[in-house]
Formats: sequence, C-alpha cells, structure tokens
Amino acid sequence: MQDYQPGEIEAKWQRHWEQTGQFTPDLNPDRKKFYMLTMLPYPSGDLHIGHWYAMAPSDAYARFKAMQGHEVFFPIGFDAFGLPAENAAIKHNIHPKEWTYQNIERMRGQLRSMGNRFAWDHEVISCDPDYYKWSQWFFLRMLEKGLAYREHAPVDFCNHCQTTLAREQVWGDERLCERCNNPVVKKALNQWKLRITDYAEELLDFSQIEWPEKVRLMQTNWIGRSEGAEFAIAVQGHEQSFRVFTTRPDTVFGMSFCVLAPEHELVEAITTPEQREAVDAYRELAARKEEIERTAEGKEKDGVFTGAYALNPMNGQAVPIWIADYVLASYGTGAIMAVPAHDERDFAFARKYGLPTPVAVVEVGTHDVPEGSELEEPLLVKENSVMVNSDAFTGKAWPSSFDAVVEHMEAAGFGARQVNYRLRDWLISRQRMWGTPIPVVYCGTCGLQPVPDAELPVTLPDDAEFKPTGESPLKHHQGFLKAECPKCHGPAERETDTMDTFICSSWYYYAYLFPYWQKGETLSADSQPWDREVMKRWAPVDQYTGGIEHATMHLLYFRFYTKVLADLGLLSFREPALRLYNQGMILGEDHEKMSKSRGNVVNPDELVQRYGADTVRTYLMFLGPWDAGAPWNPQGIEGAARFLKAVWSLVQQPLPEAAGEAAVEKKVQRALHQMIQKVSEDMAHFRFNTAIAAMMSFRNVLKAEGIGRSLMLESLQALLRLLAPIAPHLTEELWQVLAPETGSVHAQPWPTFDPSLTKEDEVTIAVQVNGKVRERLEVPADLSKDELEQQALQAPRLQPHLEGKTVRRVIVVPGRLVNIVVN
RNA sequence: GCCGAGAUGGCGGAACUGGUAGACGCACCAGACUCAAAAUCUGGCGAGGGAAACCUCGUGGGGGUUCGAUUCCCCCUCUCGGCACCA
Repeated sequence: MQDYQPGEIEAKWQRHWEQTGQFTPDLNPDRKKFYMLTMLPYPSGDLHIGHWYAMAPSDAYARFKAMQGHEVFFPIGFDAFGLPAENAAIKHNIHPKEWTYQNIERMRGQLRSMGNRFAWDHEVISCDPDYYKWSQWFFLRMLEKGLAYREHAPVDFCNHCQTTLAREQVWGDERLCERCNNPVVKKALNQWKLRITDYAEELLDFSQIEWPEKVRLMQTNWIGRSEGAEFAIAVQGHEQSFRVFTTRPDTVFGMSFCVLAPEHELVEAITTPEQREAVDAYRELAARKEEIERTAEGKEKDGVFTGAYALNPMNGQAVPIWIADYVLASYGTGAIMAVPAHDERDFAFARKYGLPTPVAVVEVGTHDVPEGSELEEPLLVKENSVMVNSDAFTGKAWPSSFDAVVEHMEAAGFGARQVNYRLRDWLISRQRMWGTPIPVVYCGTCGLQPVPDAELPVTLPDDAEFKPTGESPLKHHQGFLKAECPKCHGPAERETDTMDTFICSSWYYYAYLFPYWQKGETLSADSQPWDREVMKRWAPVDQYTGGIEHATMHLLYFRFYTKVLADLGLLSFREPALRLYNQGMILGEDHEKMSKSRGNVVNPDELVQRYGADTVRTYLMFLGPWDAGAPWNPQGIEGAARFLKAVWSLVQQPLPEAAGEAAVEKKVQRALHQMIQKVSEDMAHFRFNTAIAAMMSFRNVLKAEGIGRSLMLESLQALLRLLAPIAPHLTEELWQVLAPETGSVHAQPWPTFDPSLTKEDEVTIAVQVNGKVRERLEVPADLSKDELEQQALQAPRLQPHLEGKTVRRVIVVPGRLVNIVVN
C-alpha cells in the first residue's frame, strides 16, 4: 500500500482540474446557477492563515453546492489599489504597480495551493486600467445624476497616511486611522462625496436579503434613523431665524434655552457686542480643538451666551441663545432647542450655567408635578409620558402628544415632521497616487469639467516619482497633471485625488462575470458595462462570505452601489447578495489576535508543506463553529491529519472478501445513513465542525469486523463524496481507486439517505427517580408507553430508590426517558 | 453610557422542540507492537468519596418556573464585538 503523500497528489490534481477547466462555469447553464463569492484579498504579498480560514470553508460550500447539482461560479481576484503599495514604493524605490503585480503572482500560487475551485479565467485585478475604466465611467454617470458632488468641508485627515478618510475608516474613541492607527485630524478641504444618504431609507430595508442579524443591526445603527420634527425659531429683534431638529416635540414647552453649534452661520450676526469677545474666543478654541488631535479630554459641557434671545414659537417666550460644542454642526440643523428637564446633556449644561429647568412632561399618573428647580436629575420619560405646563396641550399623552404638537407646527407653518439620519455622504477623495483617478479636470475658464467617456480611462503614470514627502506624486507629475479642457480646449489641470479603494470593491462581483469587458474599446455614455442577459441570469450573488469587520464599510457600500447601478438602469435588482455569512477570526495559540509583534502568526505555507492542504482545510473547518472563530492549536492539526490518513488506508486496503454478518451490517448501514443525513444538514448550514465529527464517528464504525464487500464499498464511496468538499485532493485520488470509471469525485452527485434506514430499532431509555438517572434500559424503539413504564418500575436497580416511597407520578417520554416521581 | 454576542472537562468544542451533559478531536495515562523510539492499534480519561457495587456534586454566580433546565424567566459578574455629545 502506498503512503499518503499529500504534496504529490495535491499538485497533480490542482493542475488537472485547471487544465480540464472543471471550475469554469457555463454561463448559459441548463441547470440552476449558484454564484458563490468570498471577499477578494488585498495583494499584501503573503497569504495569511486568516485567508485560508475565510476561503477554504467557502470553497467547501461551493463544492457542496456543485455536487448538489448547481452550476457554480466561485471567482477570485485582487483588490489591488491601496496605500501599502505606495509605502513599499517609497521604501524600496519600486513602482506600486510592480510591487502589486509581484505580490499577485506570489499569492496566485498560494491560493492555488489551497485547492479551491476558483474560476481563475474570470480573475479580476482592480488596478488594471481595463477594470478601473468602468469605475470612472460609473463615476461620470453619478456625476451627471448629481450623486457625486464636490464640497469644501471639514473632513477627517490622517497626517501619517497623508490622506482624507471616510467616516467609516476612523476608528474608536481616539479617532484613529483604520490603516495606520494614528489619530486623525480635521481639515477643511475640497472633497468628492457620493450621496449615500439619499439611499439611507432603502438601506434600512433588509427584507429582500438573508443577512446575519448582527450585520443588519450594525448597519441599522450606523444609518441611525430618528423620527422627529424640524421647526424654525425666530431670534428676538432680528429678521433671521434658525431651525432645530428634535425627536421630542412634545417637550417644546420645556425649552429654556437654545444652543447653536459654534460653526453655525447665524452666530456671527446675532452675537451682541458685550458677548462678542467671549463668543469669538470660544469659537476659536472650538475650531482649534478640531485641528488638534481630539484626545480623551474631559467631556464636561461648556459654552458661551451669545447675548441674543430666541422666541419659543409655541408661546412666544424668550430664551437665551448659547453656543456650545456639544451641539454638532454636522448633524440635524446644527442647532437645538434645549429642554434640560428632559435631556441629560441639556440638564448638565443648565445646572452648570444656572439656567432654568422647567418640567414639560411627567409620567402618566403623576399627582404632583415637580418644580424644575427641585429636579436632581432629568426626567426621562417617553412612552408613558403626558404633557404638563403646556398650555392647551397639557394632558396630551404619548404618542398623540408628539402628533398634536407637530400638527400644530405644520398648521401654523413654522415646522414639520422630519426624519434624520446619522449616516453621512461617502467621502471618496484620497490624496494618494495608487488608486482610481477621478476623471475630471479643472479649467481656468470653464471650471470643473468631466473627462469625456471616449477618453477613459484616465490612467496612472508608470513613471511617477516616489519621494517620502507624504504627498501624492500625481501632484508633481506634469504629464499627468496637464490636460486639455474638453469644452474650450484651453489648458486645464487634472484632479489629482484618487478614489477610495472601497469604490473598486463595490462592484467587483459584477466584473467577475465579464473580466475586462470591452477591453481597449472606446466608451460613450451609452456604453453597456456588461451583458444584460448573462447578468440577469447570474446575479445577484447567492452566497457571500467574509469578515464582519466590513459590516459598516464594504458591506454597506456595495449595497449602495447596486442600488445606484439599478437606478442608472444597468441592473434589474437592488441587492447585491441574497445571503451573507460572516466567518469568525482565527486567533493565535495564545488566544490573541495574530500579529507579527506578538509572534503568534501561523504560516499556512509551512503547514501545507508539512501536512498537505487537505489536512489544513479539514482542521480549520473542524476547529469549531465557523462564525465563532477559534484559537489555533498546533497540536490539534494532528487529529485532522490522522483522520485523513485513516481514510487513506481504509480505501487503499483490499476490500473484505468474506460475507458480511447481518447484525453488524445492519448497524453499519444505519450509521451510514445517519452520517449522510447529518453531514448534508450540517454542510447546508456551514456547520463544518460537526459534519467532520460525524464522518470521524463513521470511520470509527467502519473498524468493526463483519462488514461485507458491497456494504464496505458503498460506505467508502459515500464517505469520499461527503468528504470531497472538505478534502478535495485526497478524495479525488481515492475515488480513482474505488470508481475510476465515473470520473472526478467532484462531478458525483451528493449522496442521499433513506430516512427509514436511519431509525434505530433499539433505544437506550434513561430511568430517573426524581430526576436522577438510576438505570438505563435497552428496549425496542417501538415499545409502548405502558410497557416502558412497567419495565421501568420493575427494574431491579431502581428498587432501593423506590422502597418505602409512594409513586406520585410517572413521566414517560418514548425513546428518551422515564421519570418516576416519588416521595 | 447604549446596543449586540458569549461564558460547558487540562484545551478546541458537542447536545433535537425543556428530556441520559461532555459527541468528535487534542493533550494526558495504561497496554500491545518494537532492541528502542516514532508511527500505528486497544483501553481509560469532569470533580470528590468508596475495596467495589455505587453515592454526592457539576454547564460563570444567585434566585425562579418545571416531574425534569446547558436550554425558559429575573438579578448579578466577567469576556468579546459595535456605537458613542446624533438632540
């Protein structure tokens, strides 16, 4: 018998599968299609065990679906733009393109060693001009529709990476850059944004997709919808008024002051001469605070009185207008009505500055309405609140209190119902070179002009100079910079900002179906980015897999993009992926996140060298539930290796010659059908760990003496087919031993089970006395309830526990247990 | 602070709809094979008590519902993830 040599057989089958084109889908299949997608990797240079943990189980699922009769498309590509390439360029004096393609070449080999059924001939690399030409084309369409716009506004800027960042890329309390972990600062710049907020409402609707609750929740919170009212407040003695947003219009009679954000446009006009100095000083400080790193400083609220008064539109009462930086310029209207009696922040502010805290709502059923001055903490009631001290509205209870006030505002014409979102428009400008150029030019005469479609793509120069200035080399590359105005043909300057790389990954799953579509062809506004018929047949993605860390970034952007593309008339559906599964994270041996500095990184290449890809795959899937992630155990992999070796020897051994023993065969057959059932159910739900456990158990059953030739053959064939998605090479090699005439194991149908054969004919019944197991009885599975009760009551080992006691009750659960209640 | 997930042997984990807790694997112990080791095979393996039969305890802690709770309810502790002055 030959030894199991994974190195040889794995390389052999990988070559064979690719040469025979087994994994290239038929785009016009006569069977049901299945688009399986795993998040595309960034070509950092080395495949990490985390890539394996994400991709090998995805592959197993794709293979499982294929064996179940689907035409499966499981593509792969590279998210190839990004900052690391530029950093490498500066450090090693190599063009980012060169660095990136070298890495891709290396990672292709590593990815192939995994044995995945990737459709390599559909590979897409996002830094290829034939790819980003379409990113630019989409951008131009969005520009026409007003979905892309340029704005001068304060944005988050990372000094280390020398670029702006989207809100989603700024992390944590300390507001750190997602990439380099340095604190970001605020900077006012001209920046390109996409109107994702136009889609806020639709993005909250998950009814068309089956996504994990966790992601839906995170996206919902991120979008942050709140219902309320917006209304105008006049400034006493001024023409101007300002608008405020509130979720509690029913508390409007409790307004005792107003607060404007320091940047609010009205501050200048309404500040009185006496307050001018204090207000200016505060505004300056607030502005600096945004520039200075916003480290964890005390969160005590402070502010300054403007000297002006606002008139409560409900009753004409004058209240002071303050400025304070706890009111954000970027949310709502940048101004609030402060109702300190019913809001924690307003309360703290009011107490600090001695402002009144009048009560406007109380809990239903309150007899004595408290005096505002007596409050020790704000009165936070909503669902069970009733309005008090509120003129004609007194006595109105939630939720009609809300409606009554809003209806009054609408009738009187100073306010209306309003929905606000925390979601901000997507800032896509990056001051980096290694990204998709934004296809616009700036002309001294004509201003901003889009690059004509026929001139796409605007390509990156191959000869840019990389200096450690931190600035994008595009800014100094005359060949790139100089352009002709498409309108007046005078001299113009190209936009040097590039697009956020999340733009590339927002539509890559469509590009996979048509890699480098219309390569080299001239475009126009009427170009078609894909074959509509094939797109209709294959998209959207049936199953997407990837890490949860993208919940409010990529996973939000790509839903948004699909909706935009649908509105551009390019797609006939509005969600990119019907089902999503988020795998967990593989941790180091020390239960900590893997990192070079901790020295707990596991190198997959070494493991493949030592154990073979099949063993690595099997172990990764056996570790635990896929969505939970698990720590790596260097010894644990031995278990997977032993199991595969055992399967190897089991199949390589000569089949038994002697006839089977009926009793043994019955047991083995039952175990076989139970295994098929269990593995089928588990695979369908990504429960690879228990599927593998079931196969291990079955292999233990196959050790029994007395299994006849045909049952052994049937058992091994079933086992190989069930194991094929997990250990594709080993099973392929062994399949050629058992059934070479049928071709590849991966082309075999998934085994089916006979439910009648999974049933046990004898069961173990636990017999309890007062809930404690005292005996276990082997009885026929179909034994009647009464007989079961009788047998249980008579069981000899139970008698000492029944002696001298009265049987009060007997609970019989057929097939499970008998519980005798005595006292 | 708010929202979400979780806590089971030495370790990773399993357990249907409330019904025998610890499947499967790792580690460990003993035995077989071997001159020996590795590999492989066989058996054992939650804790405590007992010569044994067995008994008691045991799924983060406390309480509750139930004949019966890892599973349901209430309170608490800890861990992880997300958000964070969002009016």
